[in-house]
Amino acid sequence: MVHSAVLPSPPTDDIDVVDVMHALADPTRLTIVRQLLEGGEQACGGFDVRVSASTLSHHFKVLREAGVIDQREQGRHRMTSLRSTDLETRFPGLLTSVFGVVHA
Amino acid sequence: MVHSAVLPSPPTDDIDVVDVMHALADPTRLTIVRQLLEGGEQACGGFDVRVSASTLSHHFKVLREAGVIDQREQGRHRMTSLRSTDLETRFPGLLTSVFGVVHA
DNA sequence: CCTTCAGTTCGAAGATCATCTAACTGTTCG
DNA sequence: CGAACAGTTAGATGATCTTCGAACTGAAGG
Repeated sequence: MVHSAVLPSPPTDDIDVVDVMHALADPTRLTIVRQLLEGGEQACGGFDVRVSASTLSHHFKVLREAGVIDQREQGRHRMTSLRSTDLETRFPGLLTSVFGVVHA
Repeated sequence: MVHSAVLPSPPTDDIDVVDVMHALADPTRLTIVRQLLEGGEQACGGFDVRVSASTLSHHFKVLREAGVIDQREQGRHRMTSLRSTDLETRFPGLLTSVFGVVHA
């Protein structure tokens, strides 16, 4: 059975501004998002952050439940990507203003 | 003595993204900023929020120290204003994307 | 099959946070 | 002066957050 189970993340219209602000109010999570902006989809191990695996997993959950990232299973890896388009729809220009880069 | 003591708030270039995100990651503070965007400078008592005066004071401190608002003493009142221009300089488009309004 | 690997879940510890009441400071006005 | 007013500060409380190590799950590979 090929299950491409998408982990729970809110639909675009339900992305809440408080949740997004909270998700971005942490240096580690900000680093994660910045690396996703620069490098695109990555596996958990591909991030250059100095926290334990369990802490990193916690941060992914916060970002995912806020609607900032998406995660999909792929074999032994869990691929993480930024919901750039959805964020651009819900809060146009947010990524650009916060990270100083143009949304890809 | 006419003291127009400006309460401590960081210079524009030192406004930190984590502090700003954290400042905006609270419903009450978000309401405060929204009301400042709509109504301009206001005294503390002019805000329509359902928290005690001391809690409101706490939220102003968080917003001020993050660089989101400015406060100046005027007689018996403390006037609060949004640092729209500084925020626009530091994070262009942020207010617009978060609040869905054009920066005045 | 059994080991390794990628990542999560489960407590737990310590820090930070939002909120309140009570007491305080400083200003205005009668 | 003395009372009323605007807002802050202090201290406490309960909730939430970040972090970790240890144990777990599920997939890949020898």
